[in-house]
Amino acid sequence: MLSMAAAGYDFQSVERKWQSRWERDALYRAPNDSPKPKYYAMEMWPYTSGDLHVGHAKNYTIGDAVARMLRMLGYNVLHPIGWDAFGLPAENAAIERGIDPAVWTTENILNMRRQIRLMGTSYDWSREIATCEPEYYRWNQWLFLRLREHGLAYKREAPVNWCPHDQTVLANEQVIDGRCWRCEHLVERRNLSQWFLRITAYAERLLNGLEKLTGWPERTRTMQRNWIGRSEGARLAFSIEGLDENIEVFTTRLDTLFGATFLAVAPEHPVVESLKPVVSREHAAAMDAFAESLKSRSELERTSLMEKEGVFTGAYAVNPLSRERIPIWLTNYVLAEYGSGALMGVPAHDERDFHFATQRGLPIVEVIVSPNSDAVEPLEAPYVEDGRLIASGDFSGMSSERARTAMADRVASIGMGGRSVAYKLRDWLISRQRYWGTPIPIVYCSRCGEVPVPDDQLPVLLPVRTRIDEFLETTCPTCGGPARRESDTMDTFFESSWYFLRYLDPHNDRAPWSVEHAERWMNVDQYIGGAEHTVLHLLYSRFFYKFFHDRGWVRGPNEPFEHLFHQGLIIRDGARMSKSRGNVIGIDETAEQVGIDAMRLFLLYVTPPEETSNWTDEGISGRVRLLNRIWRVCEPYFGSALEGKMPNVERAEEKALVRAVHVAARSAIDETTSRRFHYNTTIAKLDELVNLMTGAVTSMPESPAMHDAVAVLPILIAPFAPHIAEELWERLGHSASVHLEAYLEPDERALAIEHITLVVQVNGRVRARISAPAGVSEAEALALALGDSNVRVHLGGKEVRKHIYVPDKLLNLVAA
RNA sequence: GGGCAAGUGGCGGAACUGGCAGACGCGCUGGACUUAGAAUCCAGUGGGGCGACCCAUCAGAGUUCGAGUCUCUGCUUGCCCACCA
Repeated sequence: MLSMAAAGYDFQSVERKWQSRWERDALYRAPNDSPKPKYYAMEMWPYTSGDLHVGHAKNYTIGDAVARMLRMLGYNVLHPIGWDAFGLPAENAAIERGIDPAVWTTENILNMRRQIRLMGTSYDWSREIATCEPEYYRWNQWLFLRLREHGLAYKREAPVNWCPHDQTVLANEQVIDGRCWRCEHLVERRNLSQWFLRITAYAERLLNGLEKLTGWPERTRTMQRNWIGRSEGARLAFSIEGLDENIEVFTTRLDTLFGATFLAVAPEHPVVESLKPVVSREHAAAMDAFAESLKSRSELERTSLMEKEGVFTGAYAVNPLSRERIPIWLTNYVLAEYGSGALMGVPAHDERDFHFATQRGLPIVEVIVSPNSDAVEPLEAPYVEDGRLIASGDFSGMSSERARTAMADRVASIGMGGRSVAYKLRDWLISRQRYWGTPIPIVYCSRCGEVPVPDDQLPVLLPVRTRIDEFLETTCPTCGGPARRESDTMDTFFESSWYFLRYLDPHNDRAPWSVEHAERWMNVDQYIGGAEHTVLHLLYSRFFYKFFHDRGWVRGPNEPFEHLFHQGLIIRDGARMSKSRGNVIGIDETAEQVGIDAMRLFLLYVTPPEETSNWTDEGISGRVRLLNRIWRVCEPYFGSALEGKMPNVERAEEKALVRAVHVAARSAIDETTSRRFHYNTTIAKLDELVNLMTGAVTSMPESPAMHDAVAVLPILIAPFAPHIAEELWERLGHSASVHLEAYLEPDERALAIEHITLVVQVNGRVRARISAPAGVSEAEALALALGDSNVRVHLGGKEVRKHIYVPDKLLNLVAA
């Protein structure tokens, strides 16, 4: 990396000086009582992994620029930071080093706090929180108990995702392509008794709530919608021959019911146990063998990679409407956890059933035909579209759509089912078989069973690692007898699902937060973070917030994040940064070599913030140059107490300079209020302004236009390069912080242009550029154009049949 | 396989609702200042043509007085979801 020691500007000492002064003065503290309108600006908090890199820096630089802009635009800005400190990476790292995770995490927090300050960020440090502190996780436990009281936290045995490497279970959302989201090992299925949160109870509301989230990226909303995966259809029961029991199936294509030629059941389905005694020994053995063969397969093999397999159970079911007798199969392609864990196989009208039936020689019965044809031809592929029913009893001739309604009514009338909705969303598994996390506040007593730890005994403190056995042995809070503590800890996503509320009231020891503070500050006006949390964190937080809203702990809107912004990744010289590549850019080296202001400007300037940015040393040096130019252009005016007010100037050169000042201000404000945050264009305007000032400092150093530009330049750059802005401000004779100033309000007179360049086209091709006064009338423009010799040449004496006039821009003459 | 997003100079990008394509920066070229370099400043920089002009926003078609922008088809890249009945 280049070392850029500038002649006059010593960024290292300037940056250090202002960081410590801002800290000393608590400059960015957000008072709870302020006459200004509130603005809650938040970035996703960092995981305490040890060191910040420029990926973090991009996130926090964007957020900080936004927070600083809004402060200067007159808002009481709450801009907090904290630490996501529990979890597996910390535990693993500590084990590797042979130290306590608490020690390791504390060291990381110290280091990362230093680095975040080093980035010149404007956080309110009085609100700092960390999840591994008892003051925080106490409320985690408290919230868990409230969820449990309302039936939203429960323990059950279920097939769950087990990561053999991390030695813990994972939530559905944490399994990516059948692999652990952290270590990428293949995930296995295990039957374990685990704690779940009943997020499915909120499925419909989480889905509907997305409609109102117009301040979120459409992509993110779509992904959540797909994750929740709502399907409308019907449930219906097939009776089992020789058993007083039914198998329920879910279908979105009830209209194809008469084409059902088999039932497909998940091998984990409870009906399997009922079937085994009533079928032949061979069939029962085959079922066992099949279930056993699947158990050893990973989730990945079980789903995407594996061929369709199955065994006949030997039993038959009866179609509730056609009364037809169809075989019951166990298959690997039916998911136990979706719908009812069983489906009706309709090979003629479903791709998957078709494949399975073809392999197994099961009959294929066509009951839907294309509305335009009556032909029933031998099927080579299933017809999966809606159509018209045939061979379906009374329902023959109906459209698919009508038949679905009519058949659902019929099924309901005979008490065998009815309309229903299914979701892909599963309950959220929060138990983790790991040490470094919030202890689940439950005690198991042989006499009283599962007993919640009473509120007044919270927090259940995380034991020292060597004392876990003592920790587990306890007494029952109800009967006082011997009891055992829950040994699992919570998924760290639990903690991060409500941290934005704790920032509002971080020292409250009577409640996780007070309703008054929530009412004052919520919602989060702008949330900024990576797109990798599209489903996980952002869905969980919405779920928690709706629960809090139902309890009355938060009021107003029942969505926590009003506007959401995902910043893009950052790569270096075209490649992903990673420790193994050795191309990670650290904060400390950047601060030392080029300075933080240069880094911040670079991150905002290279790309629009939502795009992937490519870090190059050449790119950085361009921003270093800009800072040096800014310094040099202001240097002659140090100590001269210039006044920043709209100057009244006449010369075109002066007007251009004044205009450039206001164009930059306009851009900064527009990018903020529109929430596009394309500060790359704002900084380009600042480049243009500084270019003009570089000329003016020699050509017209005493012009009021130049005086004004120098006077307001620190204000213009303050949100983006806060250190140099502060230093210039001080040297220009101010004693208070530039960050307490109001941003420059763009002046319409300064922005107005007196002379425009009128583009004259003949038949859509540019033939002349004519200088004209702004606001030139259509008639005048036409006269000017027709007077132009080149225009006349291209008209070639032909008649102007019509013309299009775009005021102050363009005149197109159409001639033939 | 399905869904979404995006393709503009050597590079990052600009061009808000269709109206001068390439702002700004990087890189490169030339010059000034220097013993020399660094730094800085000035000028130039999409392609072709001596020129007026012509050609250029992934490819092809369309709508329009006018298309990077709108519509259709295809190609490429990226991201997400992938047996959800």
